[in-house]
Amino acid sequence: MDAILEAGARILSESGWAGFNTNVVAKLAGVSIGSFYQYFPDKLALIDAIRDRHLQDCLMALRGLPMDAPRLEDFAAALVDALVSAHGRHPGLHRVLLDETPSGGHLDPASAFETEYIGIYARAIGIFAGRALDEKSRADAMVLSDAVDGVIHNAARRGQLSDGSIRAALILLVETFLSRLRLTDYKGASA
Amino acid sequence: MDAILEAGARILSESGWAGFNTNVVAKLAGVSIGSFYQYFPDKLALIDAIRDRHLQDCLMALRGLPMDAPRLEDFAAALVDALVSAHGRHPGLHRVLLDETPSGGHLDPASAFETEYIGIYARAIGIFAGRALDEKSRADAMVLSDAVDGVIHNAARRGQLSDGSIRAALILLVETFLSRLRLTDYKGASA
Amino acid sequence: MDAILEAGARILSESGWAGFNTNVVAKLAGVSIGSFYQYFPDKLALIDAIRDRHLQDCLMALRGLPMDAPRLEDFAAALVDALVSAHGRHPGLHRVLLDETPSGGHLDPASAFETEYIGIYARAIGIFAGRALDEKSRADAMVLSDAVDGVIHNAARRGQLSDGSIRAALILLVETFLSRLRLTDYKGASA
Amino acid sequence: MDAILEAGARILSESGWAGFNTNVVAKLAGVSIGSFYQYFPDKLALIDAIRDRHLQDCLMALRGLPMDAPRLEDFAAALVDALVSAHGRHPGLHRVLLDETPSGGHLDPASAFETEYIGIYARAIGIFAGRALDEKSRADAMVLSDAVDGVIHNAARRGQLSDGSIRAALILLVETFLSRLRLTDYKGASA
DNA sequence: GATGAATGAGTATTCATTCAT
DNA sequence: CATGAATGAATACTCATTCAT
Repeated sequence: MDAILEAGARILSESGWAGFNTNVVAKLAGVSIGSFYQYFPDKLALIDAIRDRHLQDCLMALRGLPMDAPRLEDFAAALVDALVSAHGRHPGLHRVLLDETPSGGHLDPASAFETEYIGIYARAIGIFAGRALDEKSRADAMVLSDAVDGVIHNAARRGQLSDGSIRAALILLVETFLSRLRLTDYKGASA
Repeated sequence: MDAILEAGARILSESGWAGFNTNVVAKLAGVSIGSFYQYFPDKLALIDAIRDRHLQDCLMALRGLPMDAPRLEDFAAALVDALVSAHGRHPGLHRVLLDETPSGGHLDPASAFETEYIGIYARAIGIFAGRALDEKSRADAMVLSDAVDGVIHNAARRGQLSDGSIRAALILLVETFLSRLRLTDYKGASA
Repeated sequence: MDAILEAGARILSESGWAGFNTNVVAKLAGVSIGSFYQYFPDKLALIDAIRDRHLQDCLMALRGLPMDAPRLEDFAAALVDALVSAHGRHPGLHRVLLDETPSGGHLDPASAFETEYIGIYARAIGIFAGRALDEKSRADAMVLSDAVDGVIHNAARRGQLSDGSIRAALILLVETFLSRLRLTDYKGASA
Repeated sequence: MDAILEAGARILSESGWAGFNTNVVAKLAGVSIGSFYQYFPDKLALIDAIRDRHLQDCLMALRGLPMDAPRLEDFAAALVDALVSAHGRHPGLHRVLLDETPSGGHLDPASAFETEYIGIYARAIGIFAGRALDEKSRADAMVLSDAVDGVIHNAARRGQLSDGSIRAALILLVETFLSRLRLTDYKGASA
């Protein structure tokens, strides 16, 4: 039932893991607790389903990004806006899903997703910074991705998802980082 | 009891909110459940205490940063290293505390902390980017802070806190952003 | 669940507040502890429910009293017998409820009840002693009510609820007091 | 320690059995919990001591009553006033002690006391009603005693211990009952 | 003696899950 | 299929009592 997914996402987003309980989710979804278990074998299965759906939303947003033609600054703005809008429905969801909730089945729940997620950033680095898809640029992609995520999640937490100054600064951060990578042949520091 | 704080931090870091339960914390701390409640009125009070302690640690790390003399790149490296080491003891703690756990008392649990936290970044922007401490640079500080946090939290989650490539990329990100701010007189977009 | 109410009343009556505990009540009622909390938000809510039910029983007994026709001595006997039978099921209950148990919600748990309770005695005084319903007769009603209650509670405590001598003496007490009021125009002493 | 007795009596009177807990009593008494257990083997021993002391106070009040000379109405007034003053210090105590609290040792905790207590009433009946000390008058004594107690306990509960109308009505009740006994050769009803 | 930190059995309460209807 | 009352293991928290200092 889609209502259950939606209710679960909302509770998770608003009350976090601590407030997430099957009876409450079922009630908010307007179905009986029995129906809940008709569709989901257990609580964690719902978490997994919510995660999958949300991560698909995020990927969808990134996949639609204009990689081919545009100027770097247009790409940066498009990236930020896409992610902001992907977090609009349930601002708190992403961080709870990635950071907190245990997973039902998969060893690494975010793994498949993360691979593609990082991959998109890596491709952007390839295109806008003219770098090969080596280990180094994968680390760069991860850092950029995590930085953008961090800003968006915290903006969501503070209710500043639509704040113009934040958006501008984040776009600047992305743009600057990518353009700098083009120039740099930095030497990875030692661990 | 400090042992309780330490045990609580460890469990929170390793098992998240879902695995955090007073009996387990007491057992890991090596005290009886009765002693737990001698020192903390309830479960949330321990969370608050852990949060306070951890945030103090983070602030301490930032306060010790060399703001006066050094070159921007030295500052960036010092910043990243300080935060990495502040997260060394309980890598998962910060994100659980900020992102997931409910708060007992304070209206905004991270508020006082966050004000100083952002303030330090704002000061760095003032020094290294030559910007006044206006609203705009406060947004910049917030974005930079959240970006750095995001990278570090995710690195902690993946066990990559001591990964050299990540460190190098993050330092580059900080350095680039700060040096770009110096050049830019950007117009904050409207919300 | 009515079984829970009944079990609670029985335990309260037999073991007092000290022996009253949700798990035991649930077990005696033949339901799981979970079901207990399905019907009562907490322990005190059950107390309140038991109190309400018991006080209703008492009121019911008094409401049915023959006020119109009969001779004073018939009324006194009917009053005593009604109250004795209202205390028959759970002899210790009333005193525990009034004297010992804390209340969940209402400011004065017995208040609404007490008002009607005293009111019935006041009406009897009006009828059988020919007195107006002023402050003075309200005090008389209170005293008579408390005296009768005291005798019945203590008889219940000693297992003498059906003792004939006690019954006769109590009836005499009521009858004597009411008939004396008819004759007296006493001056209430100063506080 | 007398302070412990006093503190225990106060808590019992004000909060009932539900609020009576050794740590709180010790704190109110200004001694450590350790000292508490120096003087009392356990919680119930304190209850017993409090009960003994209180019942002694009540007996003392009754023993001082003027049985020999005075008119019935003077005796009734003296009786009421003595009991009122015996309940002045801890108005709620008596009912909690008699009605609710379990006892440590004695089979019937109030027994020895009650025997003398009732005995005094029986003697008064003998004197003022000219009745022999048979079973019948023992029942009368019990009823009168319980009636008076009931009025005083409930007055204490409502904070009306010094209310003049209550006092007058209670005195009237006692006086009327005793004088009626003198006239009556009633036949005890069947059990 | 006096102290009060520590103990842990006991009690209140929650919530994932089942199953008879 | 849908329902929601019932279940009980798990968890939060209390308080009588001990004992090392």
